Amino acid sequence: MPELPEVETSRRGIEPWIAGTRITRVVVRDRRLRWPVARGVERKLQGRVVDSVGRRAKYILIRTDADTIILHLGMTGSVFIVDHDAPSSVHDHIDIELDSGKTLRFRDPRRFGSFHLSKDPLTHPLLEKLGPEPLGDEFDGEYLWRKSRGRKVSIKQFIMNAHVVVGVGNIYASESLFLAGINPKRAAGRTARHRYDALADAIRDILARAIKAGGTTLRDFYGGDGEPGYFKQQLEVYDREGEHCRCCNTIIKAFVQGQRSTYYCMSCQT
DNA sequence: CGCTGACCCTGACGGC
DNA sequence: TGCCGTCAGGGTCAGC
Repeated sequence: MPELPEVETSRRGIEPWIAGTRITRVVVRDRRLRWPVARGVERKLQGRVVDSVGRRAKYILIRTDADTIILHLGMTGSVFIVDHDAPSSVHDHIDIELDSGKTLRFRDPRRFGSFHLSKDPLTHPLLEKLGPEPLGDEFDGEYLWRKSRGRKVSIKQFIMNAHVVVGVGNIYASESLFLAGINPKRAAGRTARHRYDALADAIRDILARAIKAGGTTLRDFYGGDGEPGYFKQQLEVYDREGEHCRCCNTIIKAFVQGQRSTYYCMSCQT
């Protein structure tokens, strides 16, 4: 479900509701996430004050005056604000009750998401080896080109690898390759420097525009404010198999790469 | 180290 | 209407 723009939209949606509030109680209804939720997180978080809500890659970082919550939404996770007495449904696994009378709720039907506590989140094993942020200063065509030398994987799988660059999921990988005019099957190590310049620009552009639109809602994504994302209307290839390319009218094709669907225009992308 | 494929889990949807 | 197969925006891990 959520790629970087959806995670960022979620972060922005919840931050105003929880920053500066005190956690009065934490309820974990189901500990069976991607990794089991550790025993004792309820006790560690009770009474803590939330400082801020940040993000690294697709992880939401809820910083308190003690531990930081490292939250991942997986494929189907979402976070939203409800009143204390709001009834929960089957997939509402974690509630963080606040002294404001509101509750931060984590819902995740497929339970691919995760929930950890850490004093120093950036050195947590899940985060420490991640590649640069695509919207940050270290990320550019030069970086991608250098990193790709000698790599035989397809360029699409290459940019979806979080050790290369974070936050580029299946939708925006297809979209940015379209925008840069690169065939997704091309080997990463056999792609020229100037193409990586175009690709880095495309990734930044796509992600920034998607954040501006509040993310992409394909079926069930809603930001912290309950609004869907509107970027779907701007998708050029993703989920458009059999439709016409808006640029050249060629039929959009789909195929599978690394067990994920890739969409592209064989005439615009070479 | 790099790459591939299995796997984790539930729900929605299309075909029959 | 109901059953069944397929697919889904995430990522880790074992094995080669």
